[in-house]
Amino acid sequence: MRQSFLATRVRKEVPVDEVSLNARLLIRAGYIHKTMAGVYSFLPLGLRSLNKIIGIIREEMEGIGGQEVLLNGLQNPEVWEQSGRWRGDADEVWFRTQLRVGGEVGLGWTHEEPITDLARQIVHSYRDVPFYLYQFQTKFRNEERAKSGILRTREFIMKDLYSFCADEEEHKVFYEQCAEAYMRVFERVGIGQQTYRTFASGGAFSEFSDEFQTVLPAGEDVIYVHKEKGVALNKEVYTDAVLARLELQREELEEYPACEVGNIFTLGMRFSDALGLLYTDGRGTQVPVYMGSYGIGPARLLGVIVEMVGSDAGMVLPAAVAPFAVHLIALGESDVVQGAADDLYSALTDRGVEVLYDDRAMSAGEKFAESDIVGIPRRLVVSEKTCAAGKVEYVDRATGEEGRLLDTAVAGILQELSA
RNA sequence: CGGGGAAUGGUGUAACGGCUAACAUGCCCGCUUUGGGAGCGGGUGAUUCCGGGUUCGAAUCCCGGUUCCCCGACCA
Repeated sequence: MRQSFLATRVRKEVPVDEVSLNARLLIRAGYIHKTMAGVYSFLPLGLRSLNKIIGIIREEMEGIGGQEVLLNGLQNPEVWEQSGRWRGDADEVWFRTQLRVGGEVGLGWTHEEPITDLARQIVHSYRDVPFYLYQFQTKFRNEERAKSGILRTREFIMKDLYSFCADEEEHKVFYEQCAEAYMRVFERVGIGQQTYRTFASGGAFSEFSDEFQTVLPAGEDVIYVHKEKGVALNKEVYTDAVLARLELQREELEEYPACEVGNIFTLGMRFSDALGLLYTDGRGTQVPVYMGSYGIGPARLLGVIVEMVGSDAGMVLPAAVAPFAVHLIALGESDVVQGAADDLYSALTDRGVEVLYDDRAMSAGEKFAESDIVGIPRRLVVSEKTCAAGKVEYVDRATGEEGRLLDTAVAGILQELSA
């Protein structure tokens, strides 16, 4: 992509009332646009990053047997009435609206009910389970207070997976597989080291659940980490009873602020009972399906990554999450420089490398400053100097090394990029 | 939802109840410059959040509303 053609620009300033680092940086870099409080649009660069994250999650979900579906934002109150979650109480998060022909609909904030209803069309016999459905779908939550930039919004895409098993035993196996897949996702997007499987309350579903918490100053949660064991527990369940159950001692734990990047729940028969999702077992009796639900918010994940790798001077995104593999910068407008940069751009894109090519007529200082903010971890610089030497400069921003002069042959450059 | 703060060109700010709402930045044009947000000149850009009221006169004072931000509570 030629940057002269990119539909967004890097900004020097950002509205003063946007305080969270992730939103400030992503707005400056032209990744996102704030539509209203707690509602952000994704622009070309931001969507590319978001799609990288979504791609990684999708691979891991497919890897454990997940099958992708797409449910709806609009919700029929009927199925929610069956589970008792249509008319809530204090923790109401519904956006409700009216159909023109009469009747109420809601905007979905999670999908246990509709997917359980859907599964009734799939499940009849014990031969039909287990299976696992997942989706990337827009959730709407009428949060009382949106905050922390894209970490807590009123509309967001969520990856939600639902497991349908014959019994608790079968469920537990998948539950652990999914927990492992989640850790692989967090490792691949670059936050594995700081992310802990965290024992937590089960909310509306069960007594306990497992969260995945990333240690982060901007996080809203407080967790107690056992570094040796690589586990943690949420402050909300930090009691003697729970500590005894987990065989942990208070003095072994360290307190940290953290952000929840994933959460997995055992639902058991809470929804299959309520909605009549039954199968016939080998003896001919009708049994409720044993369910679980598993969520990750890709946009929140991007926000957490930015919080970790960003500052007011810019960011260096992990390669797996960056919108482009390399930022090619042409310094100067001479025919020699332009020609060499154009050639390099073509050669790399022809080889399938995703290149953001800064071909604009701007000063070197501006280009570097903007590139620092855009956050692509690898940089190629073409200038009078490099052309005179018959080379191109390569910078791996993540290591902080000085730039190295490489031969302009594409093969060598490809090797550096894939290193 | 409780408490606190704010709203003026795209962005950041200024303006005693009184002159054509000012300055910086951005953006556009020209010249110059070109390895870390450079310089000069010219230009563009505002229904001062909305609706009432007070006044000869309102960005400014009063009433109502809306939106935004922060702290707290809440959070599959």
